[in-house]
Amino acid sequence: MGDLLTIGKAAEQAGLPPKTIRYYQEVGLLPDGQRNEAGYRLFSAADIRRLRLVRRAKILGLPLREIKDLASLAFDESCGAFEQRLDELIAARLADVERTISELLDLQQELLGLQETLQSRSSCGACRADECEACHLIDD
Amino acid sequence: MGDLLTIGKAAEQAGLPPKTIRYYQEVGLLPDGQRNEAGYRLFSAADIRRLRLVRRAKILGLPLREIKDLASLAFDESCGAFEQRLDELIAARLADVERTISELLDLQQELLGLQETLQSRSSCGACRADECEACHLIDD
DNA sequence: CGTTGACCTTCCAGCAACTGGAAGGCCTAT
DNA sequence: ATAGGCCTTCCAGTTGCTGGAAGGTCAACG
Repeated sequence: MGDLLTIGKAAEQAGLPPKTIRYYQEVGLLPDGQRNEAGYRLFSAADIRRLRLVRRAKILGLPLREIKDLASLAFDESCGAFEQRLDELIAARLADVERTISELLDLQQELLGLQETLQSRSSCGACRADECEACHLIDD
Repeated sequence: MGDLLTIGKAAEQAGLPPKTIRYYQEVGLLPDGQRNEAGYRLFSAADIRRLRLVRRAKILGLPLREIKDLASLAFDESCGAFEQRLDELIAARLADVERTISELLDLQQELLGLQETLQSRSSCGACRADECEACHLIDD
């Protein structure tokens, strides 16, 4: 329970690079914790859990500012509040993911169409694409 | 043919904000062109076409550095070279889009699973999520 | 002729979320 | 004692803009 890790081990446990952990501490995602007499940061098991929560929360696509709030809910407030917020966030993220998927499907169609156009016509090969009548791909 | 536009009109024609056009010029996507005696930038029809190509090329998900190369192909090299490169880029982008879509589908499943877990169990509501045995969503 | 308002110029700062590197302290092993 | 591997801080750079300040220009209106 009382075994504290230096940043390298903590990074390994949390699945994040040391630099990122320092950065997270700097911006308040993780509270400034203990140091040993040499000034080395020391991380508790709770710190590691918090870092892992942060890492996992990134699948929700949140900016760090909001992940910070979420971590506060989990670590400083009640389990109920955390779950409610998490539920909202998951719903929002799902909507977002769906929208993105359909945008990508549209893009895919557009690219396929472009690819076909490109292959089904013969390039003059001699002009600059800028000037070629046939090379209207530019404005398309 | 000889009618040149100031940046505001050019921006309108190209579908890009003036600031962005200045930025593109700064980073070399558009060559530094003419100025009037007051120092105002002036844009030709070819400039507008080039800006439009740049804007369109963003659906290929390229960094500006590569869009710059692509624009050079279209405007300074032959139509054939441009089309070949375009073909490669479209293929690469298609692969990328497909990969992203399938990642998002996976993510969607994961979120749906999480949502279900969250709703199918009763929260104790009293503890902090950090400590609650049941609230293992954190590490999941 | 003056002045208002819209336009243009340059330069500087900041966004998000890190990442890389320099310069230096600490700790262990050989 | 010295080599290496870890740790510290601070500063700069990434990508593609975007916002704002301070100031020049231009057309129109009174």
